[in-house]
Amino acid sequence: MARYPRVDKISNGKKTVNKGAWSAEEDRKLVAYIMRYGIWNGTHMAEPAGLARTGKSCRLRWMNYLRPNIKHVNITKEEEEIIINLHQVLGKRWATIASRLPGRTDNEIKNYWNTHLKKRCAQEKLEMPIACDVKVNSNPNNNLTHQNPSIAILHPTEATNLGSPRDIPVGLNRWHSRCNMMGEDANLWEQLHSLKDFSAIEDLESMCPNSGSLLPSSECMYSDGVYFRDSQDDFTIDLWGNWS
DNA sequence: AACGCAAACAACCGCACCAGG
DNA sequence: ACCTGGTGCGGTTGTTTGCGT
Repeated sequence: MARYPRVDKISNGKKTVNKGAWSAEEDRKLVAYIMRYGIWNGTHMAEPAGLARTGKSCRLRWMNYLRPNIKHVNITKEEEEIIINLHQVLGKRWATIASRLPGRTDNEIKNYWNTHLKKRCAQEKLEMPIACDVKVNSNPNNNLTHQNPSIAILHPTEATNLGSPRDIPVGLNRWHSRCNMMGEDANLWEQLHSLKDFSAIEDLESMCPNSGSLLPSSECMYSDGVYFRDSQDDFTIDLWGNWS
């Protein structure tokens, strides 16, 4: 969507920088410069490229629009599904989501989410019953497994319920210590990533296109502990990793 | 035809992180 | 250990377009 360029004076009055929409001429200059010299220094590329822009603006324009392999076509249904599924698992980590969609940028996905998908998903979520997000794959007869349970995400569309560290039924002793170390607001996904026995990461690729439930029979409740049920047994663990 | 409003989206802004000095 | 500059990321803004009245 076109925007008219505008020119802002920098505070000392000596230099002016263009803001707003990029003209075709500016695009041409930027592309020509990058093709010739590469992006060796994003901050200082504007001046040698002959552009009255900030380096940051140049970088953004390049990354979001001019870069080769950027798709300038509408997001497909398949891509939309992937975005929805990944958003439910990753949250607003647009750059990570974009990395799984070749030719799409974080900015594009963010905009698409905010304008097309946010309302729709909010509505669908209201209609969806609260269900279990994670499953402890443990054998109650195996003490080692008890101490170090591994987890698998059941269904991507439900993973957003993993809102707080209190919701995580995994290796709770370790979890507890990690929370102390990283702070309560530490990002869930990074923490899950950091758990060596978190087994769901590798499944992400396969489960995103077809968000099927892996283990539909299990359940859990969140309070000061977590209750699990699988095909073989019921058990609970509290926030300090005590099993019963 | 004119107006108002919402949607769409490019671009900007501020903050956090990281690497090098 | 601290400082500084560069980069990346997510949130927000500003402008155009499209549609309904």
